[in-house]
Amino acid sequence: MLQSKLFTKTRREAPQDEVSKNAELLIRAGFIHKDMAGVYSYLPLGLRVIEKIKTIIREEMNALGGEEVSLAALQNKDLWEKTGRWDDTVVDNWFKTKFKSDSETALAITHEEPITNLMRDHVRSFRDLPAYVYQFQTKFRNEVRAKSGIMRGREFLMKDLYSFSRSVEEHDAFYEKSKKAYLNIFKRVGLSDKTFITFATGGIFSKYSHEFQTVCDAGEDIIYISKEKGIAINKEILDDENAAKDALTEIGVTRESLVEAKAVEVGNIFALGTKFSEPLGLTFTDEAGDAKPVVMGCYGIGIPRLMGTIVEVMADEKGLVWPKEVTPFDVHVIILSQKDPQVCSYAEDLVSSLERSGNSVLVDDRDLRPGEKFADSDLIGIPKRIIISEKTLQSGQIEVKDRATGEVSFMNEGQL
RNA sequence: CGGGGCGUGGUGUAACGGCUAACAUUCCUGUUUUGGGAACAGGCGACUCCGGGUUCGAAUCCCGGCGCCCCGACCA
Repeated sequence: MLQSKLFTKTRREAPQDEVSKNAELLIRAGFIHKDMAGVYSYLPLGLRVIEKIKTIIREEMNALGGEEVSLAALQNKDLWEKTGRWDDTVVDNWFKTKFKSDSETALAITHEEPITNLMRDHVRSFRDLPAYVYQFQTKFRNEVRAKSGIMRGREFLMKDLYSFSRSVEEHDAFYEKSKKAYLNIFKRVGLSDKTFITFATGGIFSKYSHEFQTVCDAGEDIIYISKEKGIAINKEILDDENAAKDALTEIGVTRESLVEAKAVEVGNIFALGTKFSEPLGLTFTDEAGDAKPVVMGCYGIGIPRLMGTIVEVMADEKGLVWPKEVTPFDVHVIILSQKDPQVCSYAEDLVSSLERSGNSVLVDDRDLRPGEKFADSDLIGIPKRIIISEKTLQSGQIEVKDRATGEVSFMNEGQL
């Protein structure tokens, strides 16, 4: 992609109404646009990152046996009344609205009710289970206060998977598998050394839920990490004396050995039991011919929040720094003497050869001074930068600079 | 929802109740320049968030609204 064709511009300064590092940098670099508090639009560069993240998650969900769907955003009130969650005193962050007929609807805050209802059409027998269904869908939450840039929006894309199992045992086995898949995801997006499985409060059907918390100053949660076990406990558990005792025993650590840290909840998995299947009537017939409620679980990842966390953790004073798995482009080729036809044709050849070998390339072909191009390149944060000028052309070497480390190396095309 | 801060060209800032709302940057024209946001010259761009009020006179003071940020509470 030619940078001269990219409609987005970089800017030197962040708007004064953004304080969070992720939003400041993403806006300055032209990845996102803010529409309202907690509402952001994604521009070409930002969308590419979102799509990369989705691809990683999709691969991991498919590997778990997940089947992708896309559920509606508009919600059927009747369904939510059956579970009691339509009531504003139960769930206070709905965006409710009405049809022309004056009957009520709302934008989905989550999708347990509609997915459970949907599965009733398809699950009859024990032979139909287990089933694992997921989607990437926008959630709408009327938060009293949006904050932290893209990390806590009122409208945000979420990957939510729902598991449908025949028994608690079958559910538990999948739940454990999902933990591994989640850890894989966070490893692949470059956050593994800072992300911990964290014990959090559960619900009626389980003692704990599990969060995936990434250590980061921009986080809203406080977690206590056991370095030797590689596991953390959310402060909300430790605040309750009995729960704290249980959790510490279960993990096998002492309170004193834990290290406090601020962290971002980048993922959450939750046993739902029959909380939704019972009121909504999702049952199956088992081997003995008896009707039983399906045992469910849900597994969420907020995509923009994950993207924001990557920015917060990796960025430096010069700008964004993308891990190679989520970068909008693999290589940033910067042409310095863009008026020199020899340099240009050399660049063209190099770019097409890079693309042929599977790299996505952003080419800075703009007629600007070098300093400005370097500054923009630092801001955008593509991991590898190749500089092409008369100088490199003469030397016959390709100059590659690593965005994260700043290391410069020279190589020939074969090595590249 | 409680508390605090703020709203001025696209962006970042300035302006005692008083001249044509200033400066930087972006953008446009031209000359020049090309390995870390160059220089010079010229130019475009604002109903100072909205609505009232006080005043001879309001970006500035007062009232109301809307919006934004931060702290807290909240966050299946």
